Amino acid sequence: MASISDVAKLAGVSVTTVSKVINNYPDVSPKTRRKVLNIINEMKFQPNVVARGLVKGRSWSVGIFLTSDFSNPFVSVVMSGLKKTLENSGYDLIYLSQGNKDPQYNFVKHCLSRNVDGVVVFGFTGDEKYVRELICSELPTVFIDIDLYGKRAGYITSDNVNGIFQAVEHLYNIGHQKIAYLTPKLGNYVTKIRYEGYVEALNQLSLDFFQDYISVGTNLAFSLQNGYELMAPLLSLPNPPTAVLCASDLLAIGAMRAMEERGLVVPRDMAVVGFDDSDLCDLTRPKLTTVRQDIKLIGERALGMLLEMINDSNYSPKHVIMPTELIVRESCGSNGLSEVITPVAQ
Amino acid sequence: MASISDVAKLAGVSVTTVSKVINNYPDVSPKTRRKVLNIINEMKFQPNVVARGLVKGRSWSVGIFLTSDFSNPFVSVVMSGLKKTLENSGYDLIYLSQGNKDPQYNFVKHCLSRNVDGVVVFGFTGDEKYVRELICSELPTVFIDIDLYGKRAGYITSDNVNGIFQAVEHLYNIGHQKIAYLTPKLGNYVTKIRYEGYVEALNQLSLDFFQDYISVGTNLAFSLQNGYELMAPLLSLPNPPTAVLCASDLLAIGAMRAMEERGLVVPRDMAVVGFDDSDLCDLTRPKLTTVRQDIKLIGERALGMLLEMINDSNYSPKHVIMPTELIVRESCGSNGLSEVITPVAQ
DNA sequence: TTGTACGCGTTATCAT
DNA sequence: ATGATAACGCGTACAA
Repeated sequence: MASISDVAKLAGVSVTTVSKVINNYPDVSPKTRRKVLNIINEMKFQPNVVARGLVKGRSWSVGIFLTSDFSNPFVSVVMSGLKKTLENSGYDLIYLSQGNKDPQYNFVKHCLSRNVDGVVVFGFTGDEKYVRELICSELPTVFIDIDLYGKRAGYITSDNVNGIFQAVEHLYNIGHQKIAYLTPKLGNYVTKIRYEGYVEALNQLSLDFFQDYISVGTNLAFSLQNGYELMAPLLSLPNPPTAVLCASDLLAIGAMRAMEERGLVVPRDMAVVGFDDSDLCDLTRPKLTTVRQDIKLIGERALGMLLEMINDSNYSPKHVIMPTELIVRESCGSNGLSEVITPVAQ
Repeated sequence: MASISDVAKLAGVSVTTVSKVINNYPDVSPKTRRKVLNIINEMKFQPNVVARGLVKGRSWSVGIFLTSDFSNPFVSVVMSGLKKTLENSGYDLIYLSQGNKDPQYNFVKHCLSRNVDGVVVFGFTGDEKYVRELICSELPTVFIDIDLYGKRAGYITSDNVNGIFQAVEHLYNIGHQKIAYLTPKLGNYVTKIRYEGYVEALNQLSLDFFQDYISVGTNLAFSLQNGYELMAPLLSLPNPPTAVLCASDLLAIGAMRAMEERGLVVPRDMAVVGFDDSDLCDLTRPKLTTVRQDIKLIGERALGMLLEMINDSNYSPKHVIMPTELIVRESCGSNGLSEVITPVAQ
């Protein structure tokens, strides 16, 4: 592509003058400006972002540090939110490929080497090592669903505790006392805080806590497979629960499949609540009652916060908690008590 | 971060020598090499990719041109494939934010301005304008699901025609003669080729073609909503079809919902086939029979081909067609004819 | 108002 | 074996 000096030559001015035109400096005569602008259009010149970044020490790009796969529904919706804020921001989004074969590989170095202006961190398997380094590096950072922060690092997450509380309360209100909880391994912020929310909710409602009603996975995946496997032990209990609260929709759907195979009918035999309010909730039969969190909005806000941090070195990073909301569908009995009281075979 | 000249000073050598060490030039004495290497480790120096890119004229990054949203299931699985090939390749992936507010915006210029080494194009709303420009620019390009190519542009897609043929043949084999086809607007390569496959399959099986059995959308979305809406006219037909082949799983699920609302039972009253073999196929009741395409593998191969093109300026771009396969589940009657005949309670 | 000179961090060429 | 110098494309203090 044509470079700035090509333009300068053709316009019969210096490179400096062209640069001034590009960057809207006032000290250029209207006449020269017009001339240069014409040449620029003629040659279809566009300044090279890379070279520009080299001299200014920034790259107009933000990195993403992704600790799970793009195909994960949470991840892909976050991406979609990032994309929305990105439009017309002048920034591009760069996915830094992890060189996981190389023992020397270091994510923070990778960011610095690319002059990335900031980083958004998300995905469910938090990599503590890089995360700490990111905070120390003072590279502007926003964490999604990780409650870490620093001088140049903020975070954003949903109001998990309140969401879980609403779910437990709903189950309680329609008559359930034996409410189980199904979760992946308690290995990151989200799994832990939701679990704590569950325990606290039982407490506030003066419900008994039974260790047997907690089914905890051995890995961090909020997956259907995990839900299916984690449901089995609950169903084999001598005194099984009447309701299951799941830490994600996929877990709930997996759990429902396990019930289905045992011949249990939801919600007649067991009430089920999910978490996320993904598109899937409308697809299951019965439709899944769930705690809604606005993942796309989280993505939008995360990048918004990051761009603010980048553009204002005095910006003090926020800790944002987004509201959650119980969405009642059919999996607890469509309209509450009447349906659930009807007793329960097996 | 420390720069190459910092290292040079501390090591008491010239910048040139440090550069030679970094790039494994042979003309450096073992002694100096060791010394420099030590300093590099000590200072945690890492060469700046941007500066390096400026002089080498490349960026070790590939752009993606995405014509739909990240949350689209096809897109997110392609991304996951790209990610897999990316690991340890030394390349990063950059999403170029479309400046769609700016009438001057031009994607190809954007790529050149970022020194992007190549581009992968995917998503269902092909933007013809940039696509043509990409081909002319001779920037290495791989199209996914768009049958365009050039001197430096190849494409990769599934064997849509054969996939559709298998589906129609299956329906035919289990006794169906009245097979409808449900598709979004015939506005891009995939929708068109699948439709053609359908017509051709009818032909080969000597089945009659009825215009009424084709339900075509007004937009390009392979969405559940579209499936739901496009099914209605088919159900109102005086002589309705006995089977519906849908251009995607989501369309099929939407169609099934429309049937459900009319009180029809799948597969007793209507056989349904989808396309994609997404995770959803196992979630629906009955489980969805579908044409499988390996989207993740398509993503992997697409980037693989692109990297080959980038690294070999003589590489002649390929046109890759990936195999498809019919996955029989329950939505046509689980084991063919017998089941379809045996009526099914509830 | 315009242009010269230097620097951003790196690599390539060519002396030494 | 080592290093001085120019170059990649651009921005900017300063001089003219």
